[in-house]
Amino acid sequence: MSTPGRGLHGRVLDTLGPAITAGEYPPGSVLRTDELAQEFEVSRSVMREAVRVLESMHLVESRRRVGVTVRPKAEWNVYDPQVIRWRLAGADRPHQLRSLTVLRSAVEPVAAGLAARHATAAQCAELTECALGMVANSRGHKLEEYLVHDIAFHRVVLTASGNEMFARLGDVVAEVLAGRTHHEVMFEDPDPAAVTLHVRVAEAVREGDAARAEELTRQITVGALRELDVLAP
Amino acid sequence: MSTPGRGLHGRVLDTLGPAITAGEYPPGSVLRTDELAQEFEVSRSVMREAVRVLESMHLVESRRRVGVTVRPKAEWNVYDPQVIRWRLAGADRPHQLRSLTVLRSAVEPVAAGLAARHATAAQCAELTECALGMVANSRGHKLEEYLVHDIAFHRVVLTASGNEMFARLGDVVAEVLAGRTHHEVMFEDPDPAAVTLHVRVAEAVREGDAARAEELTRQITVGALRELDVLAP
DNA sequence: CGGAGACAAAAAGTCAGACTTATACGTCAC
DNA sequence: GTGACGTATAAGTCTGACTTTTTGTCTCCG
Repeated sequence: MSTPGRGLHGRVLDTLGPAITAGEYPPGSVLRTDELAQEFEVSRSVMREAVRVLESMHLVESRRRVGVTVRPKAEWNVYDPQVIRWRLAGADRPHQLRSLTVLRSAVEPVAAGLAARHATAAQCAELTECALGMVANSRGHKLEEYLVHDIAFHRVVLTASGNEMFARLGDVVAEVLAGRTHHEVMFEDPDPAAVTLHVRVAEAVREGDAARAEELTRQITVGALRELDVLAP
Repeated sequence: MSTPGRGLHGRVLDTLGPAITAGEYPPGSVLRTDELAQEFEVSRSVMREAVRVLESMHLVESRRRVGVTVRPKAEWNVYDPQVIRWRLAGADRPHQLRSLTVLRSAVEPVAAGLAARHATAAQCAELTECALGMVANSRGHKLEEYLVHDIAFHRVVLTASGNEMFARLGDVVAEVLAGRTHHEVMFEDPDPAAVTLHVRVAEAVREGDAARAEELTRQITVGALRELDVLAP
């Protein structure tokens, strides 16, 4: 997924980013560019570029005569897909997963309601196709195939909402869904009720019934939250 | 607000960022690092750092033998506060303002519901204080004072929700509210009904009534959306 | 003893130039 | 037309020297 290691500075970020978000360097701790450059065996130019990127994510702050200080967690750009990926790969993965699921529960119902109003014919067709794909793979341990359609479904809903802010959450939702299937052990087939809900959302959107699309999607997200409560109490 | 021009590369970004987000360089257009460096009269090192930051925002993509190409709008990290600020300062400000308000309408009610469950005593007190401040400045063209309390109110709600993703939207909401007061000409005093709603939200949160807090906040955001429809049909 | 001002060190910031590497594109043979 | 090959191009990397800002400290005077 994404673009791992596009250049030397990217390689550095792939190590330094996760280390910071994992709390390996606690907030307030100070790094020196030169030392880091030596440590990673890259030139200062490369390390400076890496630091600039971390700075743009508000993970660190670079000040003269002081060094590169790690900012408190509350200031991080937690919507940056890269940051999200780093944190999901780290120790506070469960906490992060919960935060994102709550965000989903707020956004997706509204997005579905908007999708019911704004979706094009092509998007409606795609949505139906995704739902059918979910049904087709809902039994017999075909979790991977199911996941692909599940992700596609939610991505289409978010895109069809016509709101760019919602649309850009597609990657986040994909990450959450993938995480649920892969990390939290999910041996069993998906909940049949959830599958049915997806089919009905596709129907509601196709029929332009915003209120129903919203309510049904709310039920989906409520289910996701409940599932989280069961797994991580 | 924030940190304008923290270093030379920051100065470059303050010009280049708005230019790109404003569509001055249409998606697909190619920039050359060396030319830009000359144009801005900075060294290549500085320009490279600026490009790295733009790249981390997914505004551009840097490829060998090609140059720095502007990515399509749909791929931008639209949640990056810097990007939001740039876009709000540009031509598609109305469109951006609408997107953000819709996002608010999805997030804030849920956040208020959570706040009713999780808010500390101190946060409840702060919330009440903000609401009172809004009431006190709701008449007599004291728009600036009103705005300060309005922003603080919504920020406290988002923070008190206990969800870090919601909390980080405080800046966005602040930007939207400030924009409404400053840009969209707002000569008149705020809608008394809206003021009352804020007071009642504070009450509901204090009493731990999640459903009421959510519903009341929904009314606030619906009002914001309606207001937007009136101003920009 | 305490505060104001001067000094020095430290770390980031900036620049210039040389070199390396990947790759798009044109050319030529088949 | 298609394939292999060579070349020009622009980004990527490294190095070393220099500048600038900031902070801690030291001194000196009240």
